[in-house]
Amino acid sequence: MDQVALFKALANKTRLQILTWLKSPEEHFPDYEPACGSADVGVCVGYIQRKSGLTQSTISEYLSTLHRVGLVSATRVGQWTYYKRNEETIATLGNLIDTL
Amino acid sequence: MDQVALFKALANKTRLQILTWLKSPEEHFPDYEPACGSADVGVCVGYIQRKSGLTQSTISEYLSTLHRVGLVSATRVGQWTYYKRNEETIATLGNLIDTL
DNA sequence: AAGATATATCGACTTTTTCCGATATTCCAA
DNA sequence: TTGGAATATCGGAAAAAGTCGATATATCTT
Repeated sequence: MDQVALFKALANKTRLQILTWLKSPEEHFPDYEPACGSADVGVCVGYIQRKSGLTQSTISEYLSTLHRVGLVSATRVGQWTYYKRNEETIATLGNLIDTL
Repeated sequence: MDQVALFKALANKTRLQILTWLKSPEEHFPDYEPACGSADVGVCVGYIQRKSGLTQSTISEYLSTLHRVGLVSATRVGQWTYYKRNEETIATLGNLIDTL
């Protein structure tokens, strides 16, 4: 777990927003609904992109940044990639701060 | 408290190191001793600079970055500026992560 | 197989960050 | 009050990050 990379990933307004949006998708994405029956696989790129106001390529890049450092997980289902928070890493990050 | 600025300040190897060095100065700075009698005002710039291996100007700048976001406090005593951790902000940061 | 849709990647450009050397400022001591 | 030591600030070169449009890839539908 690369601390600097983690903090870098968090050092951006939009990426921080994405993380909080993903905390309660029902609230932040109007037409959101858990895909694949009841399994909550996350939110697809398009929803996030439209809410952010940035371009598709930028958001795709940002999500891959968050994924690279483990802050979100990615699940490909058909033509969609669903991203959701990785609570484990986020919790670890909390501990990391304590040991700072 | 600007979250992005905080994470930016932490998104650098040297600045992170400084923060951990300041956690136990006795351990990290050979000739360290609390100044002003018993009051522990922190570590002066020169010590940190020499330990870091970077230039004086860079470290001065880094310390001011950490100070600007409240991660350290600065105390000028004569020609020295002593920096020490601001545990309050660091604790707040921990909570911030929880609400991420 | 072809077109449409969702996402990823590439190349380019701009802005920010990193880190330096040089210079300025502040304070102490002789 | 002048010189030296500690720190701060300024200006700049190089590297990294932000952001875009264009294009590639993967998948679904027909």
